[in-house]
Formats: sequence, C-alpha cells, structure tokens
Amino acid sequence: MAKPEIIKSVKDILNNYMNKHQLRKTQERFKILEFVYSMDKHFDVDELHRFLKEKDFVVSKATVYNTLELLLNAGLVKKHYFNNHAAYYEKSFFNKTHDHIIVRDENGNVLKIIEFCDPRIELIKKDLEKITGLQIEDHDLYFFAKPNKN
Amino acid sequence: MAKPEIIKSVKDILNNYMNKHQLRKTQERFKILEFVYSMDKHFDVDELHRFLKEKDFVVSKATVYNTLELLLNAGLVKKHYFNNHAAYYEKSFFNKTHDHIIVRDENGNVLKIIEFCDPRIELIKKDLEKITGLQIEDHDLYFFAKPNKN
DNA sequence: ATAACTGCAAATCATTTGCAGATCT
DNA sequence: AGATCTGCAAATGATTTGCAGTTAT
Repeated sequence: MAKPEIIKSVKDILNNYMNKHQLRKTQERFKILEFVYSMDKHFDVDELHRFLKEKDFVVSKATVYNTLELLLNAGLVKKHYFNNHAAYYEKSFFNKTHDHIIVRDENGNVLKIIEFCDPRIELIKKDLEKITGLQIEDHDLYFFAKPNKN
Repeated sequence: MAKPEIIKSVKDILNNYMNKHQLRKTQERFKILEFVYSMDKHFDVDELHRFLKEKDFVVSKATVYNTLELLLNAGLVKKHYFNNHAAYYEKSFFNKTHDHIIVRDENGNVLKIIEFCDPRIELIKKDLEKITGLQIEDHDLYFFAKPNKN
C-alpha cells in the first residue's frame, strides 16, 4: 500500500473535486482511489477489477470504469493508449512527470518499460504553445527500442 | 492522388516485401496502397473504407484491416492510438518524420491534429541511447490540447 | 493444383448504456 | 425525500475470426 500521507493527500484532492462538482462521496470511489495509488505500474480496468476482488473489495466493472473516469477528470490518474487492446492507467499525483522507453521484441510484445525525464520536452511544449496559440495540457512521449543482446 | 514517382516507389517497396515473405500480389493490396498514399491526413479504417467505395473501388472492411496490417509490417504506414475509439493510420514513406498536437474536446473526441517537427527529439533520443545502451528505433510524441475559444 | 486471399457474417472483447434498487446529502 | 450512484445485463462498436468461394503462383 502507498504511503499513508500520500493516500491522505489524494483523498483530500478527490474530496475537494467532489465538493466543487457536487458529486457523492461513496465508499467505492475512495477505496478505488486507494487501490489505484497502491499500484506501482500501469494497469488496465480488468487488472484493477481483479486486484480489488483479490483484496475482498467487490465492485462492478461499471463502477471501476466510472470511477477511473472521475479520477481522470480530477487529474488523479493518467490514461494511456499503448495499443488497441485496452486503455492503461497510472496514478499521476506525487508521481513525477515522466516518459517511457518501451522495449519490445519482434512480435511487438512489451518486454520492459523504462521511465525517464527530460526537461527539453517542456521547452518544446512552451515553443509550440507560443507558435500555435494553443494551451497544451499534457503529453505522451514513447521511444521504442529492441532488446539488447545480453 | 500522390505524385506518380512516389506511388511507384512505394509499390516497389511493397513488391519487395511480398517477394521476401512469399505473399500474393493482389489487386486489392496495390490499390489500397495507392489510396493510402493519396490521403493527406490521418484516417481510420472506416474512413479509408468509405473513401475507397467513393472512388468505386469496393473491398470488404476485412481486407482493409488485413492490408493495413500488411502495410504496417512493410513499414509503409504508421499506426496511432490517439484515443480508444479506433486506430488511426498515416502513410510513412516520403513523409518527413513528425510529431503531433492533438486537439480534443472534453469528451476525448479528436477535433484537429497538427503536425510539427522539432530537432530536440532527436537529441533526446541520442542521449537516451547513450545512457541506456539501447538502440531506439522509433518514437511517438503527442501533445494534447483543448480547443481554442474562437 | 493448391495455398493464400477476399468477402461475408458471426464472434469477440473493451467500453457504454439503461434501468432498478441502493445510498449519499 | 430526492438526486445520484452502483450493479447487472444488454447494447454498442472496433476489430478478429471462420469459412466458402476466388485468385495468384
């Protein structure tokens, strides 16, 4: 499980978000938030749903979908479309902004995901905002590599 | 329609690929390749399928799927997962390497795709290769923006 | 001739939706 | 009390699959 102070903080954030938007504070939403913040890697809806069940917290998959959408809107998770199988999620608060190197074999199977940070991304973003007049809210950068021989 | 010499080149590439992999040279495959290279933006399978029909080249959607997979393996198209609606494709030969700004509404619908090039990406890639010892073969960079008020 | 390809329809699978009953406020 | 949320099952929609007939080699 994630550090208690992190859990507390993200619960506060969710609380504020719900107050602001007049949403109900259900047991399901807070529990799912807690479990999401105990996951240390990317997960899809099915994995999270099974994980909750394992931990004896039974919810419907519909609620998992709904709650992840809520957490997404509250900025508490990030959603990735790595492939056309299913969307992947990861916690996004207290989780330094990072990008990914995805190591895949010839068949496209993901062997390893390496996270990295590079400040130049932010500079590119700023320049693009200046050029386009758009407000960029987020980004995804993936580098794809073949495995090393070793 | 794309420039004749480009069409010729990509047909040659597909030809070689088919020879190498002992695949059949069907009318459908070459026609679809031609139409793909006449598209000037990203498209999904449904759009391409409708486009083909408009141009009086009727194929089944299954063949469109199969052929795009083939072109993907041959390195002639690039596949993108902008959202969880449908995969998007674009021609990838004689098409300068570029990245994308994706303008989406609150519901995640793609409103506009802006292409850009920034040399700093290549520098980041080189540094990552040095640090990790991996050989990076490709990348995807997406910036996400909300639409402008106008 | 025969193995691969196409087209059609059915199957699959992630996600969404509709609605009845439960539960926050 | 009343609106929202949850859970279930059915609907949806992109993609895949199975198979019969067609076509490239």
